[in-house]
Amino acid sequence: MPQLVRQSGTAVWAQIAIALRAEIERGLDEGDWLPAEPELAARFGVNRHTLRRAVDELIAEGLVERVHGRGTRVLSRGLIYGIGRDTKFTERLAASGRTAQVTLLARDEIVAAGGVARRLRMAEGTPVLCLKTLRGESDLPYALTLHFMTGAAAEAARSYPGGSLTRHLRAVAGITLDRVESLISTRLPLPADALALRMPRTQPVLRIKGVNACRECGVVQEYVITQFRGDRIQLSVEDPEWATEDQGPYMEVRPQP
Amino acid sequence: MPQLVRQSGTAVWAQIAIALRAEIERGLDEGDWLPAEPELAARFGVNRHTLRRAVDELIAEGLVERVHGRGTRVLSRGLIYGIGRDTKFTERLAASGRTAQVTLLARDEIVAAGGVARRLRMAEGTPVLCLKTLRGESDLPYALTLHFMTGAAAEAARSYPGGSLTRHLRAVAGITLDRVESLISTRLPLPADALALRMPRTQPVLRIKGVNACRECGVVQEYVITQFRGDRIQLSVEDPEWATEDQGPYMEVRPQP
DNA sequence: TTCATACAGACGTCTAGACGACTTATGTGA
DNA sequence: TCACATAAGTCGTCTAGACGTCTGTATGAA
Repeated sequence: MPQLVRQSGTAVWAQIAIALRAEIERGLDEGDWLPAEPELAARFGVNRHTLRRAVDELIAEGLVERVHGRGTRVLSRGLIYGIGRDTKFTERLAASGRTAQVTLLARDEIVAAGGVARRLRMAEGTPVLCLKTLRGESDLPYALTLHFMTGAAAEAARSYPGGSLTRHLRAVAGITLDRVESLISTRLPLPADALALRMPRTQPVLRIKGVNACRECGVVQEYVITQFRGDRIQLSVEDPEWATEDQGPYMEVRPQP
Repeated sequence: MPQLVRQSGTAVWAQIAIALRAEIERGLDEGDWLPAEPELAARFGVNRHTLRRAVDELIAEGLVERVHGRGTRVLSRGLIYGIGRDTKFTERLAASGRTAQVTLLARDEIVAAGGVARRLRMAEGTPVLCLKTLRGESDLPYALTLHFMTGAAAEAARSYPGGSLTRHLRAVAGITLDRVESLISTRLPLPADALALRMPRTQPVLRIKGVNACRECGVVQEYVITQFRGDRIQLSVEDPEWATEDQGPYMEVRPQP
């Protein structure tokens, strides 16, 4: 691998970032480790600090992540998540040959207020069950979800031990939830959420607020707020099939003179 | 201002970031300049590099921004934590009594490749028209869009001068485009895009890739990549009506013991 | 075999100094 | 008065070195 030919006008770290990005996209797979910082610094003929500045950039793009004491690892290119009627996260992933884990982080009884009450079509002060779950695959968290549940769904969720929530609700109460409405926004995560998702605080999350109704009785029984890691998830509306790989800085257009 | 009392277990830069954040929130207004880096470094009794690392953190939070040659400035709070307006796409603005401006930034002929060719259902190498537009309201940009067009839409867009693209296409070619598919993701903006949107690089954008087909003939004629300022926009799927104000750190749940 | 320890290697942080690039204010000359 | 050159101040980048913290592995003792 040749040394970098420095161009004036562009910071060295920026040139190294470009070189590294190309190298990663060409030759490295998800999960691969980059060479160690001292080695890369030597290869590019720069100080380790300068190299770190370049890697900082790739981290900011969500391309790689640093793991203290181990190294720098190439991240997954991401997952396409379709927004539609169907709310089955685990089964959807399984269908695409991936194994999803759902971990129950917290279960709590609260009273509905503001947005929660409105979305669940109930009076403020009504008690609702609140679950907090973490979804991911093979130890890589994708999403952090807050579930506000009422009615039969809440009853059934009181015994939910983790794993597929869809399956549990079906098994225990014989109900299925369908997505009625979704609202999508983005933001930087709260520190605690970034920690749970094991992502840098500087990477945005996609936040989907969804209202789910019971298919059998038609009553709204769940309001979910899901935060997806922005660097691992894309949301597809309508037709998930066509969603493909393309990522990275999108095509640039030269302005007309 | 007292020197920092260093606590072991927390990086010095993190402690300085906390101190600075408190100081800014207590005593500084939007637009105020922070003391210069050497001065702050001296005040906290650390090297300038360490101080910069702390300021990097505040920048990542969107609290301040650095201006080369001038200093570090406190950003507008409203801009960062401002309430996103529910707006599906631009035309909805007019419906709600607001005036949206569309500025044509660039027009270019390119050849379709990769994702563009696939979304437009055409062979790679086929020429397409590419427009870059900036949408906003009264000088506040909120979306940057790249349009890849073909067929009659492209023909009509060659004379597009800015303003409502929908109206232009209808007037010139008598066609209307309908959204067929959407793919939503989030990311931090490219520097150039952040500049165009006049937002900090550290605030995420919502990126929507959309495929539009001609209503009259049913043929896909446009592929758009729109980047919305994440702090000004929420996307609604299905039922926009229920989208409301609630924002801010979403409800926190205390973990069960 | 099992467990605890030591060690090497990786990233994390901090310091120190130098110089470049950009902005603004100042002062000088026409 | 105006235009321009200059200087000072600010952030931006790069180098160099040191040491801390964390992880995985190898080693040795029980």
